[in-house]
Amino acid sequence: MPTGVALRDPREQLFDAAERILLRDGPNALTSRAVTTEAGCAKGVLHRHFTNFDAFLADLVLDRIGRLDAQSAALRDAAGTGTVADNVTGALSDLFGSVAVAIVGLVISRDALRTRLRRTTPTGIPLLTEATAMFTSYLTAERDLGRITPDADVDTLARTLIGAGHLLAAGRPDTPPETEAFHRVATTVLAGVTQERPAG
Amino acid sequence: MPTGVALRDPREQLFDAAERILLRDGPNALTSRAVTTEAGCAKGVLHRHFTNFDAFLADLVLDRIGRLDAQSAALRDAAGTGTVADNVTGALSDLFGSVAVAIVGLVISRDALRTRLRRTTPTGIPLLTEATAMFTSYLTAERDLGRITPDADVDTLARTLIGAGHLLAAGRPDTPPETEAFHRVATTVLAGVTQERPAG
DNA sequence: GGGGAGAGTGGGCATGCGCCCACCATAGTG
DNA sequence: CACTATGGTGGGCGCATGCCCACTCTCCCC
Repeated sequence: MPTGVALRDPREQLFDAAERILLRDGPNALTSRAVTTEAGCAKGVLHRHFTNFDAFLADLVLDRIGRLDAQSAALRDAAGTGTVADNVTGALSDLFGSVAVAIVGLVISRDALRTRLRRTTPTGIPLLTEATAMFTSYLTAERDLGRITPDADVDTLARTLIGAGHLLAAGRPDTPPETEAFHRVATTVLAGVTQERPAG
Repeated sequence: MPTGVALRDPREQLFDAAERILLRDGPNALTSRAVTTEAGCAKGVLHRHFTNFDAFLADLVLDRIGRLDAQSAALRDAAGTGTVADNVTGALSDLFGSVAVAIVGLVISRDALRTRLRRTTPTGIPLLTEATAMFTSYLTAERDLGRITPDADVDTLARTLIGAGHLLAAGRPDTPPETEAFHRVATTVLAGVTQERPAG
């Protein structure tokens, strides 16, 4: 084994390894040894670049949450185009078809990690909080455009969509849900508030 | 320490100890040693009454799921009385104000346990599956009574309610959600389908 | 009341975890 | 071409977990 040769961007390399493990084997398999083995380096590397394993996990979660920003902006821009149900369906599919469920599971299952993250995002489960905000923002925009009723409880709608989507994805870890399942949820939840007329 | 004196109903005693730990310290704290210590007996007891720790957990989950039956019957009987939203709110509060969230968390976090349970309840996460069936059954009854629209997607509604309720309860493990939060979810989800006229 | 079956006790094993640290290869500097 | 700083390597420690098992105590039946 060669030693001393510096890895390129070891942090990102470890993050990628962790994400692969998360998707392949789930949160329980994500140990420090598994990460370094998957990354193809010695177990000491992780501890040179992060103060401890929970700090590594927290940074991983925060890094992946950062990727939500692009999706959030895209959804916000979609307000007023297509149908509300289709936009919501797409966002749910993107969100829960990815590593999101594993990330949430990871945060829920590790007390120390949750405690650590609470300093950064004090309320609720990180990623779910951000995802809820993403939908709230979008639905508010649609309400302003008059495409959903003015008295719609936008916050509860967002929470409900996230909850249903997460359950759909977490319930069957082996068979990821199809778009159709998300679409049924979207249309069902939005049935009471949609009034598909353009901005008036 | 006295030895040899038989415990009365050791299985139930261990189940109760486990439930106490689950409620007080969460799924991660539920180790075999923690259970026997909480029950006030030696660690060997658990292994005399169960083939291994996962078998114990599986029996615990199945035992607690059994308690849903009474609630399920009560909800079913409530069809046609009060408002649909109030009935749903009550059922959600009962379900997720109890040990249910911890049980679901436990099942999600232990691969071996989930695998073992899959023989008994092959689809989805036990307890969530049963809870969904409970709501489906109730909503179908209400639909037959004409209190929700005939074309309502009862199955998706049930799934959505469970998902939103679970997220509400799991999102803030420290502060259990108030009834009002469940009520907002119920009214929001049901807004599109309720037609509060008695059977006609 | 002696004896055996059943049941609780707790020492201790193997395993896997996070982590520390002594060691050493490489790259950049003069 | 030596010298040092940077950073990868892997042995191994301490701890917790699930589990096994030799030991011991109690109860009950004859």
